[in-house]
Amino acid sequence: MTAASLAQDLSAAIHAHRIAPGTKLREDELSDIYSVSRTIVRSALQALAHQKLVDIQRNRGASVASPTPRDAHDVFEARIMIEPQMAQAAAQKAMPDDIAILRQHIADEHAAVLAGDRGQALALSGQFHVEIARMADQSIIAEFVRSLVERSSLIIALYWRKPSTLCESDAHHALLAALASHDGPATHKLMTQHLTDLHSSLDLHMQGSEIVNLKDALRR
Amino acid sequence: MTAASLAQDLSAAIHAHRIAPGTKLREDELSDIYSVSRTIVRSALQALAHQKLVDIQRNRGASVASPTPRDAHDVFEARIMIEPQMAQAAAQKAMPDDIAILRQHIADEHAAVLAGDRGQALALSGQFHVEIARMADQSIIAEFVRSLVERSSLIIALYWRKPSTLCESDAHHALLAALASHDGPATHKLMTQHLTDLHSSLDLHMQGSEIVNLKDALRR
DNA sequence: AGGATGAATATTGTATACAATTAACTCAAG
DNA sequence: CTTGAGTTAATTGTATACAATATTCATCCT
Repeated sequence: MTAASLAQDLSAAIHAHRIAPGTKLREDELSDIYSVSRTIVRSALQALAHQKLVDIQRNRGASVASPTPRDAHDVFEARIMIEPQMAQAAAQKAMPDDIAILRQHIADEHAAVLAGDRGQALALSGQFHVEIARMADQSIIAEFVRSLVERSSLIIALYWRKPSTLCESDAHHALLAALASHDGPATHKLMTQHLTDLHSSLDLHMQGSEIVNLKDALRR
Repeated sequence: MTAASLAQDLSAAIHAHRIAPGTKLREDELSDIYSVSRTIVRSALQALAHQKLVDIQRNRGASVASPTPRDAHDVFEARIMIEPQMAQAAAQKAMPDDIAILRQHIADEHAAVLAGDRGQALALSGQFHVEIARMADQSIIAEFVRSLVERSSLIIALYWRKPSTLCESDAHHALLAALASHDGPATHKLMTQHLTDLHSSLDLHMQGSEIVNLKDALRR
């Protein structure tokens, strides 16, 4: 188990909401669970801190990031500023293969929802957005979008109003259609609307996340 | 000397072009120079790697990042995609204080050029762009722009065609005027032009950076 | 001479010991 | 009871020792 794979594992657990925002991540606890030295654990935690997935406070340790309402606002504001433009560019460059990939994403997402795998559905839903940025052939911005999507996942874990409903499928279908027909302006508009909807369906007042037992949430 | 301040110090040295892209950064050499343990050095290097200022290859150590022509293209492509939009938003929100800050930036930059402090001039020129993103009240994107500007500094160090001329002052003046008069579309256009000019005045073919002695380039 | 081989050296990767700091607890005073 | 100081335990920060890997250099064979 290397530092990178540990970070990957923790990241997956955070995104799947197996460990709640705010959960303390003590170094020797993690080093016990994964049977590595604290050196490795620290390295992984620092990497996750750079991705804003965990908070590190000097002499006070690490915990799963717990975005404030302000953070949530800022992240979605940024996405609304960037992603419609990327979607518009993607519509112009879209190749048949790209469309096929997106279609597959939607199908997988649908399957995950049916299987009741909320975490997987959310991950795929996010990847849909990253894939669009990649289609626009903007590798650096695509990476930035990926980081925003990751942070959004945490935010949704905290502030999503209706945990049951998964209402975005329609929006993704509409985006796919606009992309396939190379309609840049329509794609731009749809993406703006989609992100605005997402943002406005957050309840930035709710709080309170239960802290779970790490050994249970993480494998072994 | 903490890890953060070491990273800051190295970052400044890189941006001031006191250590050239490609220069090897051996851990015990740095730990000697700064009189800290390798633990601290490693932490600082990892932080800089996240900022893409240094390259780390497993078992092969760290070196100052040496962006490829492809990297240079991607970075400026990203800036051209983002910054005009930010500038347009900034033009709408610009407050008198903001304008004053930008005016000061330009003055300082001019002074640095006259003083022959090329590194300082470049830094201030970059801050001008970051400040605009901040004016648009987009903290997250402002941070992203900051990272792009930092990478641009490295790229300019490698690929800038005419090391003597400092031709951007005019562009910044024009941008300032457009911002002050709240002319969004004009600001957007000027920023696009400015970045396009910058990009096209790079010579992506030149290579070859001399490796310098670290102890000389870094203090003590 | 040119290239392969393998020791010797240099450099990075990881674990662990110890120091510094923070959090938890005890117990007495009000 | 509650509050606070002082002590103990838990946790993170840093240095260092050792292991693993890469690089260098001398040597040998063709």
